[in-house]
Amino acid sequence: MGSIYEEYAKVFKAFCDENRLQILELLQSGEKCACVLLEQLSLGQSGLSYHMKILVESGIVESRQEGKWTHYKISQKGSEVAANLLKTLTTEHAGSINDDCCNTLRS
Amino acid sequence: MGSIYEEYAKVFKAFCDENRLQILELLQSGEKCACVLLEQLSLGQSGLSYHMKILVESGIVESRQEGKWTHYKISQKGSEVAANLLKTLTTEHAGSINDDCCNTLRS
DNA sequence: AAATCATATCAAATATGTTTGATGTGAGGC
DNA sequence: GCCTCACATCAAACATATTTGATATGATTT
Repeated sequence: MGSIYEEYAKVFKAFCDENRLQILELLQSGEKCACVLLEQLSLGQSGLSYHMKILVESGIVESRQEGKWTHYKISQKGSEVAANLLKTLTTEHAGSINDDCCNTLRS
Repeated sequence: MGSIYEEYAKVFKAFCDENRLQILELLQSGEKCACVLLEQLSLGQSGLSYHMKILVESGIVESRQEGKWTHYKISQKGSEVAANLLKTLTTEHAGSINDDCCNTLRS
C-alpha cells in the first residue's frame, strides 16, 4: 500500500542492516568506488550492488558514473531530509496533550 | 553477531514499519494507553504488543505501568540519541578525503 | 568486432520480520 | 480465593529481505 509511511520507512531502511551501516562508515571518509567498497566488505559483488541500490533509493547515498566505474558518496541533502524526518516523527506536537484513557477517565 | 551495528540498526528499526510510524504519529499528541492505541490502529492486541516492544527496545518510546494499564510516550532522550546517531552516521569525517580508486589512480 | 572489465539484474535458497489466534501472567474487583 | 481485565508471550502461517551464483548489460580495450 503506497502510504506516505512507506516512503518514510524506505529512508530509515538504509540504516537497518549491518552491511549498509558498514558501507556508510566507509563512505564517511569520502567518495568511494564500488570496487573499493567490495574489497573492504564481506559481501559478494551482487550483494554489494543490492545494498547500494537500497542506499541510493533511500536518498542517503548518491552515485556517480565514471566510465565503467560507479562512485558513491553520502548525500548531504538526503541526510538532512532523514534527520528532519526523524525529528518530525519524534517531536510532540500540540493537541490533546494527555492521555484520556481508562483510569485517567475515572479519577 | 553482536556488533555495534546491530545496536544501531535496532534504533532505526523503530521507523521501518508502517504500523510503528503510525503509532509514533499517535504518540506525537502525548502519552497514550495501549487500549487507546489499539482503537486507532488496524492491529490486533498481540500485534500491538509486538510493535510496542520493538519501539520500547529501540529507545524511541518509553512505557509506564499504572495498575493494569500501560502508557506509552515518545522518549525525548531516546529520540535525541537516534538523531545524533543518524547525524554521526551521515557526516563525512576527515581521513582519506577522496576516492583513490581505479581510474583515479591512473590519471 | 571480439574480449574484457565493472556493475546490474535475476531467480532460487535462506533468513528475518510480521500477523494471527491461543494461551499465560499479574493486577484489581468481587 | 475466584473471576475478569489488560497486556505479554508463544507458535504457526505468511510476507519480506538478504544472500548467492548465474547471466545480462554497457563501457573500454585490443
